[in-house]
Amino acid sequence: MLNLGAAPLTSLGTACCSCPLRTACPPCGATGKQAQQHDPLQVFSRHRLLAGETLFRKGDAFESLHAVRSGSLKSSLTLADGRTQVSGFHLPGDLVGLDGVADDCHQTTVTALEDTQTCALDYRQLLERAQRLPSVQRDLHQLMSREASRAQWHMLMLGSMSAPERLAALLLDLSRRAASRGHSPSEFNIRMTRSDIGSYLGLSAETVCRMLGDFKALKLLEVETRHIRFVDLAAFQRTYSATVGWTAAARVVAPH
Amino acid sequence: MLNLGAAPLTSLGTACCSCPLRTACPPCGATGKQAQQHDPLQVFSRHRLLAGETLFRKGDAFESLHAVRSGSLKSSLTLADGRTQVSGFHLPGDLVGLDGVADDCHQTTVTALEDTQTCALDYRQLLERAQRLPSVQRDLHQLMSREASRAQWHMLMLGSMSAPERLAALLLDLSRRAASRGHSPSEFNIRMTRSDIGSYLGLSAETVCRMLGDFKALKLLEVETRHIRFVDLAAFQRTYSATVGWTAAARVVAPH
DNA sequence: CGTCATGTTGAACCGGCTCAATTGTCGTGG
DNA sequence: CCACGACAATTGAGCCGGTTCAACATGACG
Repeated sequence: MLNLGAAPLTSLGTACCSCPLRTACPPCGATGKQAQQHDPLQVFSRHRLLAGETLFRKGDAFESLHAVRSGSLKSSLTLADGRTQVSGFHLPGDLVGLDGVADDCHQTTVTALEDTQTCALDYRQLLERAQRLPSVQRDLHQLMSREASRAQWHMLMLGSMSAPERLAALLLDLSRRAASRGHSPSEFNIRMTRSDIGSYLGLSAETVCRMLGDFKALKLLEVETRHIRFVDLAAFQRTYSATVGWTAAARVVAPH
Repeated sequence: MLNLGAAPLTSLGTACCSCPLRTACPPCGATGKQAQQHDPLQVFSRHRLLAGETLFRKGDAFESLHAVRSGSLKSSLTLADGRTQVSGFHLPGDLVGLDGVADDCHQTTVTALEDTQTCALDYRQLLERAQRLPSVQRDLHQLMSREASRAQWHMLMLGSMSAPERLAALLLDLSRRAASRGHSPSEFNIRMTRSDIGSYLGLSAETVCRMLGDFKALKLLEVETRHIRFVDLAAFQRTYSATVGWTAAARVVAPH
């Protein structure tokens, strides 16, 4: 049931107690009111980004994780020859920046899709705390492992699904994430362009347009540029159930 | 320079001191002779698999990591409707099973490609040790993060590269890994079928054949079913430098 | 109210797939 | 040791999903 970035880091604790988004913000955690008060995680800096500005770039030193407070971002990968590909979209409550743990520098570039605010959480402090508190360690591991799961699911999309399936998978993912932030799962606005979506899905922007048009023609979706509405979300989910992602599915499968 | 699975978990320490592969086996670590003797990681079980047998399956409870001692394996992902895709190949010295941390059960199925031996390392013990020893914690994090990096690179392959580029990328990856195990980087045997390769690359087996044929015709490669030889590895690397993976590249790129 | 980026739509093309036939390889049992 | 069967690899022919290129519409914003 957990959303990727929104996996609740209930045990971390921060100085965010007064943050208006604390109920959505993983480090604060809606339910994490334990010992944190006495040992708050220092938030080194908050960032306010305009659309198109970057939070960090590939190659930048890795120093902290970033929690999305408001707005949205995309992260993208770059090939040696400059080709790029969007590897994820990040919404309020998501945590960004875990790439970079491996080599102490970021592998991805993260760009704001609109006006966006984030808090930076110092990674060194986080590690230190994880050393003392097993629950923090566990949460950190979960976060990293979940990141890998998400990447694997994305990989599966790119390798095994048709264009409409990929788009459906993304839309259902966004729907689920909207729901987990307390919004309507059947109606939401997207901030990314068709090109971003195409890049994320391994398709051309034109194909994304056409597929959206097809869904519209099939009366599965109402599409108004950046506004999406599912006519019948349950039916849509049923039709594209095979595309459902990396969340609960794995638990359902019986051992051997 | 590090190889994925072969990232040296130098600080873990195990009961593998007598293992003939200890120099290649991450948990033992060629250089890790510190306190381990007094506090060996218990190896719960070793596995001996025949070709086609599975080490674990999607949905199995996650209890331990597995170090490959000899042989080779593939891991594969499964979509809800049964479609599968190979997500990785594992060679001696690699560590398998880190998927599963997120949900306490495995997301992938790992299958032997030939007669294969592995040791299982209890994850709970590993965590406990990481709690005490920061270096172990760091290694664990690196391992997980590296797994995510690898997945992202794979994703980039599937989303942005042409068929020949994908194949070249895989071959160069195998070459590098062969080298890191002390074998020739320009000549090696592969144990996976064309279908496995195709699945891993998001291509049909036929296309893999044809691309291999093309490389052969271009005198870049000598191919004898499961035996691969680079005619001029350096030239090949140069031609396909853009495909080079998730290893050192990121360090080379200058900040912004 | 003009400008520029984004979105949409059409037409032609093409890379990789599918299907099918053939050959090669290897393990097994006679 | 050889013949057989099963599976893997190869090769050819035709097709198709998605791309590319190009023209046009829309819409946000100074």
